[in-house]
Amino acid sequence: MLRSTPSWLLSRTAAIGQRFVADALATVGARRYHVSVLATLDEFGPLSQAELGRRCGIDRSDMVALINELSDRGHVAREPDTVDRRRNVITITEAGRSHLQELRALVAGAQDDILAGLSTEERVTLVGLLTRIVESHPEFVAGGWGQPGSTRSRD
Amino acid sequence: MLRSTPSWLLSRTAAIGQRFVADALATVGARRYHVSVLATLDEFGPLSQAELGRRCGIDRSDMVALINELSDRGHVAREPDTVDRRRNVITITEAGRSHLQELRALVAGAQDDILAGLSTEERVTLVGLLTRIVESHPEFVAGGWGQPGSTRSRD
DNA sequence: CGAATTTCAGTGGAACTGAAATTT
DNA sequence: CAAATTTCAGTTACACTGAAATTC
Repeated sequence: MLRSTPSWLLSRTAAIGQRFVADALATVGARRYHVSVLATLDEFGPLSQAELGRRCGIDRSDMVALINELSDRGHVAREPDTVDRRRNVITITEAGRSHLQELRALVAGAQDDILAGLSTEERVTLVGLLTRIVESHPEFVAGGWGQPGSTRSRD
Repeated sequence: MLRSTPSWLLSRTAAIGQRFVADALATVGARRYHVSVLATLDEFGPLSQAELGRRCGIDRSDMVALINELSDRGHVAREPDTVDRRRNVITITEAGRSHLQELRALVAGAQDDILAGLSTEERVTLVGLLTRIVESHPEFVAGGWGQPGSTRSRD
């Protein structure tokens, strides 16, 4: 049966996962890209928009709108780079950092809902197997966390 | 790390899976919906477009275009239902049936590529765990095989 | 009448492309 | 000059909506 193929199961479970995560984040008006960008800034420090886009797998164009949102909310600061004046330097603010903590908790809670049917041991096994699949296909490892699936064909 | 969350891993592996399947099907000019529709007709016999849509999780509108394609290629026949003249009866043709065999083989081959890094035993374990996740969230079980993820929010 | 089916035209969100303006 | 960055306007693929025409 086609419905028991790994690819179908992965699509279904991924959809379930995205729904739980998106719903959890929506309770505070956030989306996955917000987590992606804030977590990357938190981990690597201030970055240009282009570099942020590369690390998160977010298009340069979409990054403009995303940083608009995040800076309107005071979660990041956008300032011209004094060294290379083509660039903006994006920095996470203190408010952004504490918001990120909240988002991380929401994401973690969603993981628990997704895997509600599995034991702790089984969850570890699952994560291990999925990690191996991802690692066995390095050609698909493009970007960061938000990584929307990049369904589009590469010509 | 966010990149090791189950939801992220599921998204990545699902994207990998969809890419392999889509690429394999593309070699013969087919898409996942084609497999879905042909397999459903093969399994359940002739159906109306609306019923096909329900079973495959494909929108009534998209089904029109899809049946146009499949009947242009001679893989299905679209005939008015003599009993209920609102309906079309969609029937898989002999050419459609043999085409479906080819598509099934392509899909199966793609599964093998996706799981290349796992042993036979591990593949069984993975399918079992994913199945349990899907079954533990019956609220997400909407449709058939092509099931594009239904990412849209339900209002 | 209401409800179901097929069909088409159009909407909406999201990823992506092209190009202009600026700077290196 | 070529190349990189930011920005905006527009495109594309795709799921979905609305409504008309027909039939039950």
